[in-house]
Amino acid sequence: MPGRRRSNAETEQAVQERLGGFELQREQMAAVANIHRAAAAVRQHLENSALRPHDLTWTGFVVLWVLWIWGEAETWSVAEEAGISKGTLTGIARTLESRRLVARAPHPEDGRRVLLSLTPEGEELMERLFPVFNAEEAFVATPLSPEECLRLANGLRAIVAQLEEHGEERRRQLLDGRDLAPRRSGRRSRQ
Amino acid sequence: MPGRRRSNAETEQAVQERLGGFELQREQMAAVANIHRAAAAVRQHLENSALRPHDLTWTGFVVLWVLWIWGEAETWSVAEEAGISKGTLTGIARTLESRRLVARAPHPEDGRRVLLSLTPEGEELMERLFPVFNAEEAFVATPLSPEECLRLANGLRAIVAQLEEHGEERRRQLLDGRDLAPRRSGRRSRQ
DNA sequence: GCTAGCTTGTTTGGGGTCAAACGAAATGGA
DNA sequence: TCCATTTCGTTTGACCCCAAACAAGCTAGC
Repeated sequence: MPGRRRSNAETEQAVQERLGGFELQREQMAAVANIHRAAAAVRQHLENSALRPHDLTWTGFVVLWVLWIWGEAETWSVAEEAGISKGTLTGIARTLESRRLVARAPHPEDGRRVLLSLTPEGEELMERLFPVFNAEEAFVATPLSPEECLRLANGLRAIVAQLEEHGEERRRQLLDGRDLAPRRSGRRSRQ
Repeated sequence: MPGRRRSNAETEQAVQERLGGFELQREQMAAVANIHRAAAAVRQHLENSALRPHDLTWTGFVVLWVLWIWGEAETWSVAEEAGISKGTLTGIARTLESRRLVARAPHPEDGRRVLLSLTPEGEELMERLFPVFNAEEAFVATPLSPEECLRLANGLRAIVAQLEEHGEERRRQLLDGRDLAPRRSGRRSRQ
């Protein structure tokens, strides 16, 4: 085994040898595998090009983006739109607040809720940063025509929709009645 | 603003209002955004369906997969194939080794290198787990035909290739000469 | 031989991630 | 008017993740 990167063809060959005896959904496997390769590569590039000079992480940028588009919003809604858990958002919002990009305000009617919004500095940052970010999005998609980009986006949307509509039911059917060990992580009960 | 999930149409509307004044690459933006939505949703589903009963994380499974396909391999190569950094692999391999799924062996000729391989238990686990994992991959891709899956995979491969071929050069051009603050994270020099 | 430079896996520090536990606040029924 | 239940955001614990620093080991050039 030579000390170099393996080619796609070599990987396909090795997979074929190992999986020859299995019945497998090859095309679906390729789709899922490449979604993750692409997501990691794109995120890596955007963090190290557009975001790095502003010392923003991917997630931090996404949260700023959501607030930029929607204006003031409740935290649960921001977490939902940003695709992170509410617990994660607490930390991200704390960081962005400490950098004066995001402001936190109590809900006028409900003492439990918190409203987030961009500060003027946050707005200004997004106005300067967004064009740069979008240019890098265009760069990563260079090999695809606009039509191909839309086709790609629609295929991915279909997968997301499938999981939103049927994912929970599927997991319930698969795991119901199993002796599921509790998740290793997570806060422990005090008892 | 009602207390419910926002629809795609509402998001499009809000983006249009906010970005009306910007020249933007809309199709590429949609492609990139959906890559990440889909990646997160798929990973979430697979972790909570196929992997959860075996108490495996996504990354742990990917490392087992690489070793299953390739057999014994050096750590740098496993990290490369799994799409994680060598530092991350150290921790994952340690965890998998403690669970007796992976074995670590010194390289016969080079004292710096380490060879990883599956233990018999690891092999057995993969033989049982892979069909389940693949079935869930097929489930998430249900709305797409096999041909559409391949088209999707090819589009994503093109993006990965674009970044592999031109990403570094692009980042160099963008950031060269900038007063880049050093990354906030990372080990500090002892001095 | 020696040693300067390179390569390899590990350590470290800062941060991201989830789900469960939790406290505070709102709600609803008796 | 209670008070049990629900619903918020936050805290916690275990883990993931990267890049820079590091130590151990290899290799070239002298």
